[in-house]
Amino acid sequence: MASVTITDVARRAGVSMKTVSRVMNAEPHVRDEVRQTVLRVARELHYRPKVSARSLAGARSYQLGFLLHQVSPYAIYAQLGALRACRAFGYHLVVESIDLAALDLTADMEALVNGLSVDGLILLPPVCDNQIVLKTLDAAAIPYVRISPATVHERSPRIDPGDAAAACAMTEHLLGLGHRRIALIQGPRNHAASARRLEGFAQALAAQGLRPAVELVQEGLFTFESGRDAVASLLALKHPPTAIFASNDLMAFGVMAKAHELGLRIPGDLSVAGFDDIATASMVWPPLTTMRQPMADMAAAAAESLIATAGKGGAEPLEGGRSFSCELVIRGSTAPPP
Amino acid sequence: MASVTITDVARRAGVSMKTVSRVMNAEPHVRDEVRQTVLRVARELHYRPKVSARSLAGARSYQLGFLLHQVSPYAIYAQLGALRACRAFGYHLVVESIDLAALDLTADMEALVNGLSVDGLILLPPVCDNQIVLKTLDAAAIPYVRISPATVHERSPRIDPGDAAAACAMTEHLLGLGHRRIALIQGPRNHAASARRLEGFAQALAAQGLRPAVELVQEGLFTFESGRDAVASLLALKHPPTAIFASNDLMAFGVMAKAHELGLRIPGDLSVAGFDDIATASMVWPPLTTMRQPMADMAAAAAESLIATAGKGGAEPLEGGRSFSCELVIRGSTAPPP
DNA sequence: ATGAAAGCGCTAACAC
DNA sequence: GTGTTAGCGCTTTCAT
Repeated sequence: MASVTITDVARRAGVSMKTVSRVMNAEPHVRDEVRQTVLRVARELHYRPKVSARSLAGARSYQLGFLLHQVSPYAIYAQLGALRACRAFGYHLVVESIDLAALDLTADMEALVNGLSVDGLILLPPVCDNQIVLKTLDAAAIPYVRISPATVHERSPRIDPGDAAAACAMTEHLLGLGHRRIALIQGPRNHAASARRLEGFAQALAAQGLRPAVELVQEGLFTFESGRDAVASLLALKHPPTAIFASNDLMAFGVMAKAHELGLRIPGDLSVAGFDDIATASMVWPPLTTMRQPMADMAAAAAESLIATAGKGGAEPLEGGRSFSCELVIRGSTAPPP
Repeated sequence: MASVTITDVARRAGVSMKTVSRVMNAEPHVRDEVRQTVLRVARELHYRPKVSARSLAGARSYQLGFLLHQVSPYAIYAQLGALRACRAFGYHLVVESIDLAALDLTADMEALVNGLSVDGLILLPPVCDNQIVLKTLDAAAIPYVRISPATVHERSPRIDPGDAAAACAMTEHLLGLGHRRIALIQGPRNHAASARRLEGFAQALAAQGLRPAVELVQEGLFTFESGRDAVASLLALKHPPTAIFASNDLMAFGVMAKAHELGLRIPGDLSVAGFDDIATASMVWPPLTTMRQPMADMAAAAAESLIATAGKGGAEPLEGGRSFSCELVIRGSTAPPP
């Protein structure tokens, strides 16, 4: 069973190769009747244009790249969304990985870029804020979209989850429950979201005439262990917090584990909130109150944006970006203070 | 910055296109002196062969496909391993998805196969046991490796995690703790691992002169919810089990959540064990005792096997397969019975 | 509105 | 050992 090519479809439909090509690419100048015939024949033959031939002959490759730094729940959902969008537009998703801590990141990036033939790249934090990565991509004129980036960058659109507003909303939830001593475990500095979430946190506090206490704001690394470590020093305080807002779910899990270890009851003795709403957030005990970040949708939007501008030469500046918003998911880990 | 092609290198090195091609593919029949020159020129020009041209002209595409049915922790680790192997051999990983529940799976698969140009496909359960999927792939002569498949299939090698032995080891751990009434929550029927794990479970019991009680063997769906539901009926039994062995971590999480809800203490009142050792297994409370499955390594082996046989025409039967083994990870969720 | 011809950059099958 | 000649399956001109 040799694979079916464009000429097979053309012959069977009684038209030329070019007409089939036009139909497959949704180009104008084809009679509707002919278009329908071609479409029908293509379907009958299970015809799918070959990516390699297309990218060799034309300007676009019908492939999008997804640049992975490390595997996190965060990245998984993003990939899922990107994949969904790709399939919807006949695109393929190529996963690439890069180690930001590599000895010679510049060389690694250049090698990556050289071997790459994609119409665009989807970048997540912290990769999307790495100057070497961006510089290499810019030099190679590879379009990219940055999801939740730290900085403005004229060459690429950004997808924004509305971190500040989300953190503000979560803090308001805690405040509304009656908490006054609320701790925040931030993400690492190289994630832009960290600063923006702190901002939202402070903003909600300010609305109540409060200010974030220095000793109640800890820096974590977005890992389980860092959440566990941060909470230890928080609970050792003279006036420990009655609620802890962790900047991501993994750190919130760390907080809960440590609290359990110390014999504290959640949410009776201590309220815990997370951020992201990863799948396991509803599976731990008690189920975690968190902010659902529309990662899949954001990544899908990123992919769509890339696909839309593919083939247009990439020279012209892309649209400015798009904002999404998070959703507060209240579960069992938050309650009024003791 | 026009991209540099093989002819540019050939001209600059004073040889023919074909010689450059031979050098780039590490083929024999090139004088070492010439080889060095070509290599040097290629490096100077930052030449990297174009994947699309290669796959269009030749037998190999330098791309591997990873067929995803749904996103699960299981799949994530596998993808990570596959990606690692790809990078090591200059390959790219293309993620494809297929919906096994689609109305016309045959048509979907044929369309997928047609548009695909990969040197091989990595298949996970339950996709790797779907007859339509395998038939389509066989018809198209696309090589694939099946990870943890149910059935023997001569056209493809298999990667085996040693399910039976692993389930046996876990059961022995529980038995060693003193448990006698041990329940098993199986995976769904369409996962071959389910049967094999039941086998290992029964085997360990038999060694102690015991037999699995019918009412203590439940069927789950590898989801959190199914674990939670299964445990409810288990605990409603006249003689409830003192330990529950869930066939994957997600179901074990369900068991733990339900137990917490019912006020049972883990592991004091009930021991719980899982299977897979997903990242969150160590983050729940108490940390879950489970079997670490070397998913990433298995997938990497699958990728390597595919890469090794790529270009060899695929017609010849591949090696029989490879076996891995799981590792018992004892954490806080298992203890002697009350 | 449609078609014919000419490549895209590479590898395969043969020369020599 | 090395070069020559054809394509791979499509998109791009440019005709008609």
